[in-house]
Amino acid sequence: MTATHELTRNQALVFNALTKAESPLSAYTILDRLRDDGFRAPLQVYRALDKLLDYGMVHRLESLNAFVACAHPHCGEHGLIAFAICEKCGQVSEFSDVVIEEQVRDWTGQNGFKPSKTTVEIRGTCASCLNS
Amino acid sequence: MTATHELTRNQALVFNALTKAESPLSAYTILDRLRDDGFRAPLQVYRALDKLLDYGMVHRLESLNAFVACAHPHCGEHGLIAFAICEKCGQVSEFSDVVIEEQVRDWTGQNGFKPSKTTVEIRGTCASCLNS
DNA sequence: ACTGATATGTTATCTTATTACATAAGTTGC
DNA sequence: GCAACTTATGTAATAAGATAACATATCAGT
Repeated sequence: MTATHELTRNQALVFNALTKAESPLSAYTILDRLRDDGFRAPLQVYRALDKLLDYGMVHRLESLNAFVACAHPHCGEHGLIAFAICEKCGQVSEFSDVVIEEQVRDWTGQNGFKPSKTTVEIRGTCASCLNS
Repeated sequence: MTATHELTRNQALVFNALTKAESPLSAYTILDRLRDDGFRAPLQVYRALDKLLDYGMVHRLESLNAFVACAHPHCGEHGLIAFAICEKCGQVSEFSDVVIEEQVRDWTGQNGFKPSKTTVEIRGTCASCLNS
């Protein structure tokens, strides 16, 4: 089962930019990096991002207004994903946590709340930045 | 033990606006609501919000770029707080969850990550909006 | 070729947040 | 009191993030 989507030119360019990047990129940073490829307007980036988010190939970091390529090799279905964001170096670690997921399901179940998307972001300082 | 802080005029006005509001407010909405009280520039709001966030009396909803007064009567120290945000009516429920908190502590401990702030936001549809 | 859906290009605009600089008000030590 | 310092304010300008509106193009199916 390959969850890979057929990407359009713009989507591929944006996805590529994110994959090559070491850390999250803002939409406008992506735009700047794709000027040479013919990108001229923010909307070109946002439209591509929308689709990539849809496909689950890219995540949005709400507390950063930035985007990262999904860390999973073949994206598609994964459960709740959490991010640890280093405020020093900008590095982001992505991990999925079934316990948190279940805890969220518990609360929403008990409160009759139908969840669509859950954001878990831990801001702080990563191990290597602490040793320096 | 009263964790209440002595608020300046601007801080009190902003806190009041948030307390009276039924749902989260953006900084610019707060600004508009405080025009009659002499507010003229966004910075007046942002500066007050910064302090109130510091004091823990106000929370920022990252996925909404908006702010709410803390639901706890005497704010100050509370553990991890999660938010359930209804995308239909805008209502926000605040709850604290020790299991998620512990799960976060587990991951950060094992990875040598020093957390400063953790965001948990569940977007979806609330019970009353589902019945209508 | 005709139709409908999806993707693109471009301009303008809106919303959110910060920088820079000037002024006022409160606190501490003398 | 007043000098030195810190904190709060006021105001203007601008940066950064996101969307609306409208025109054009590309592609699949019939």
